[in-house]
Amino acid sequence: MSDTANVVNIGARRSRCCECTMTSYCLAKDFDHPEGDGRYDIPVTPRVMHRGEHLFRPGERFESLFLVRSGAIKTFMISETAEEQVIGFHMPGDMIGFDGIDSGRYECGASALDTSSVCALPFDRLGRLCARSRTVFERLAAGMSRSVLRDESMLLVLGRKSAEQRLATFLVDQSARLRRHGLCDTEINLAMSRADIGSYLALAVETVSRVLTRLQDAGLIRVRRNQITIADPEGLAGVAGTLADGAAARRAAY
Amino acid sequence: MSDTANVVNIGARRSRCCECTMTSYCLAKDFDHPEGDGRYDIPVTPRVMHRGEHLFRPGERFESLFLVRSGAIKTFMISETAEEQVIGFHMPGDMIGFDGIDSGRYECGASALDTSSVCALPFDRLGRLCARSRTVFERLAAGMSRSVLRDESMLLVLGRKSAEQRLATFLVDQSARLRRHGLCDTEINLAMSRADIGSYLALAVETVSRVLTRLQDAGLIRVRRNQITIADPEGLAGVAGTLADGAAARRAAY
DNA sequence: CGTGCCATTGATCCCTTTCAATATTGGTGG
DNA sequence: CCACCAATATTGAAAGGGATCAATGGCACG
Repeated sequence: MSDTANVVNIGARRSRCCECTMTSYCLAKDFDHPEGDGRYDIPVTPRVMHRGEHLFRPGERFESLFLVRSGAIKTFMISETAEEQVIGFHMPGDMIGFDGIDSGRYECGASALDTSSVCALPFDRLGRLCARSRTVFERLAAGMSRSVLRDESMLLVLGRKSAEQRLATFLVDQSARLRRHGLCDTEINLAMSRADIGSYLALAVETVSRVLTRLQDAGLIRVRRNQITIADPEGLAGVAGTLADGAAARRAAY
Repeated sequence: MSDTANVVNIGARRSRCCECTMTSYCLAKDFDHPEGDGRYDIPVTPRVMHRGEHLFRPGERFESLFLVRSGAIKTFMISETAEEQVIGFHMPGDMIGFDGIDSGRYECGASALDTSSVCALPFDRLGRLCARSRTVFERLAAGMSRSVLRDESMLLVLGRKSAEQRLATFLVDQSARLRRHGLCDTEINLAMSRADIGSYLALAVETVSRVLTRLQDAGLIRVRRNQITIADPEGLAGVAGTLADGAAARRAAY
């Protein structure tokens, strides 16, 4: 490697990656041979992105998967009529870019909703590392699996839920993500615009606004611009259709 | 292995896998060490499934990915209200089951729309094989990538397209799949019911019917129960919004 | 303190859903 | 072979949920 100076090699510079909160998601190190010389480790340069900056654009040559370390990234596709469709919002721990592997081009674009930090994981190196480290392989597979599940859950949401249910589901989901990261799960700071939310949920911006105020009037949430407070988590989950009896219903169905 | 008699080991019984039309998708063989003793190859029992039979159900313990060899498989999720949402229709060459890797349980269910043949690929063995064979790893990654892309393309369809555009897109897509398999791309034999199509496209069954007849009246297709003939491929692509040129699309519209 | 973007609110319209009835198909058994 | 039945598909009429159009309000920025 030529520019090792600018590169944070995990084996070489522990300090940097020790501070990383993503250790349980990290894919850059040969965990199954930790005593190794680090020759197979992936040199990682956490890249800082600012609001609106593009990580990659649709059609661009695929080279790396990306792990979101902090901030918020949105992925989107461009329709034949040049309209943007938001595909997902990605939080720390999420991996993005899987859609580019097969065709060799990113089918989605990705841009920062907020100041964010991401790790690029060059796919060819990742492949070599996977061959050595079962742990890396499993983490990669798990990240990919979560990505698939997120997309498919959205298909279910768009297929079966009303505007109100979609918004409620969205908020419950955001809340759950915060909780998973050990943060307060009733104070949601939306990094994305109403337009992005609308696109994501297949609703008009106006509908997003209206439904948010409706949920507020129902006493379920409190809306202050991009700051959403969940006043009644159970009630909101009820509207979302996520309440406990759902699991029972699912089991009963088949 | 105890029941090797029932198992088709690729190394041992070439005949069977030589007949397989899926060789370019196959994941059961160590392609990078073809001269090997086959110890790492995955013993594959092509399983024949009949219409309506379930390959796996939502919540079931995840063990294997599946490669569709022939026929047609649908995947679906069950909502909290116990309604079925069709997630995808899967044709020969498609891999399914990725959503189960992370949680250890299939989140989707999968059932046969028609007499089908699938290969089960136990995931732990697949992992070991990937470590040895770059080719297998790449095929797995590609299959997973296609799966992600299919789901995300559907998000775009549901997010931005009208009922008419959705149906047209669906038919164009089916046609493209036939072509890819070297078959006639103007005669589509739908393996799935109108209800399945409706669920997949987030439309009511009645809307599917109505739009199909509307497309027929426009001279774009001919509908005979499950046999759809594409009379005007360009026109249909125009409605789908797949044509590069907006004017062509307008021309194609009634 | 404007200026411009983003969010909210209101009024109207329309595409799709829903409800209801009929038609067609495929399967079964007399 | 045909009658019958259940499942699936089609068609019609009416209603509704969300989209669209239009205008106002509010916040952040220079």
